[in-house]
Amino acid sequence: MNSKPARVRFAPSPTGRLHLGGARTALYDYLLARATGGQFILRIEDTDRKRYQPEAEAEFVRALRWLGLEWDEGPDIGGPYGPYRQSERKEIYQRYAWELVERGHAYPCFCSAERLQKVREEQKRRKESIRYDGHCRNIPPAEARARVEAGERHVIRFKMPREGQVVCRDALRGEIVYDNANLDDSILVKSDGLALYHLASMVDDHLMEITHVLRGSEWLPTFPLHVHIYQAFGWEQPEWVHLSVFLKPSGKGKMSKREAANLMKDGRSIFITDLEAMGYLPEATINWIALMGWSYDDRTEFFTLDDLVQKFSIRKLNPAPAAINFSKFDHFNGLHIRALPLDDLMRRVRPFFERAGYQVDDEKLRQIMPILQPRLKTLSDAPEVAGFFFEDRAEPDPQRLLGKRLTPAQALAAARRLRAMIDEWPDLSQETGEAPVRALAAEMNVKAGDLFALLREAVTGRPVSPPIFDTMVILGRETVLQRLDRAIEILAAMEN
RNA sequence: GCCCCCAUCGUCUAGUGGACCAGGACGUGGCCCUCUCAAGGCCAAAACAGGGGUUCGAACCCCCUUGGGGGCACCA
Repeated sequence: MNSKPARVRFAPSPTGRLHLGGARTALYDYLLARATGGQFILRIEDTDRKRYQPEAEAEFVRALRWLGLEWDEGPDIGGPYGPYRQSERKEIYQRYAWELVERGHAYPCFCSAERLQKVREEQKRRKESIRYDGHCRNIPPAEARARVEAGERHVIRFKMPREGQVVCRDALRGEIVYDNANLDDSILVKSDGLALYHLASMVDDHLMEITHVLRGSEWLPTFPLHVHIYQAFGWEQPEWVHLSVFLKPSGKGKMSKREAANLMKDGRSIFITDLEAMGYLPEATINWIALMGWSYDDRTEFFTLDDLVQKFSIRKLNPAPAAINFSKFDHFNGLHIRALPLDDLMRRVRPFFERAGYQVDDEKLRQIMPILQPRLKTLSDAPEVAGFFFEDRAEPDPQRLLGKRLTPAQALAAARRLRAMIDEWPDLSQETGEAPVRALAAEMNVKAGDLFALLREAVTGRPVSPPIFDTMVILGRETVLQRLDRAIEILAAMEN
């Protein structure tokens, strides 16, 4: 809407699950693509065989779909720039790596892992910066070529200039200048022939005509390498956008595996595919993560995905790290639950009743919705708030039937009177019921609050519930009377 | 050790030299509504890390310090 169509990619590595940070990157990718009428692309960066997890790709797909972030090109649906899995693009990277070698920007390196390890240890001991020592950097090209052709095990390294500076432009930070002398001759292609991120991602972004690269700020240290690679090829760079990392809720330290495990113990999760079962809405998740590192103005906070497409702008991104705030997530979830049409809420909340073991009656469920909606922080709260509607009987607690200050005798008398009254009422609504209950309280010289407590406990078996008249209307007179009879039994037993 | 990034209430943030004795939201406390619990409404406490500059004027620009974060793999 504001600029040329953007081609933006979300490129996860299938080594784990989609978490909040990744989801936010994917969201911003999606928003940028949609806002400009461009394409949102899913690419799988599976160049690391050792850490590869076969289930991970499907897990990412599921998580992204749940969030509602549909892509235009990807491994599952194909597209004009495929394949979209890096493991299927091995030959492409080989070709580009050798092009770099021929242009003098890269070289084969034959150092063993053992030698490298030793070099590093020595550097560490001498408190020098840890870097490749350039052992193979000046092997004559013809000789290097011959050794490669002879089948000698090798990697390909970038030949970083030893002097000068690189100017790297980040959309949020402006120009960042790095001294080449501090940069390393990083490996581009491993000895197994597969490219590393540094090469694969640059080549793919170029070939796929990616216009904006959104990635975590942990890539800032290798940013200059990537710019060098682009320049070595003579390619036009995309717009680089380095997003801040998410910090632990305490604000002390980055989100980590360890911290994620800790959060689980508190019933919280940073993994997208856990959120549904925990009763969170994708709408709320989107709204929440969108606002961690981005803002629209000084007051608007409620956004749907479509709103965000309309309002998103890279310019409003914030480079500072953000601590995850779960109580705000709960707040947004409540807002989005309350924004749901009732039949939609009904559809979504039903599985939570079923999972809690309730036989769900459709008509009753429908009637419950208006009183359930404002009482839900998460969908999983539903059984606790309204499960009693589906219970065959309520089992009142004898003490609680007495409210704050009723004697057993008073409570028994009151219960009998209430039962008789309710039996006579034309309906169980607040309009017909409230005045008589209050009148009874006055007549018996007890607090109306205690009578309501008695009624609530008898009818629902719980000390808290939705408004009692609304509750009774849904339960129906027959059920209410049965439950009152049971309460009367209990109170009569207390008397003796 | 070296390199890089960041810095406004506890947290997420608005703010791009005068409209700011700094606005919103979550959370917290209080009040209202009220049959309990929510929802809703109102109110309150709560921040420009410190020090130097630049300027008539600085939360906003520059420098230093401090603090926080990230990175230094044949991981991404």
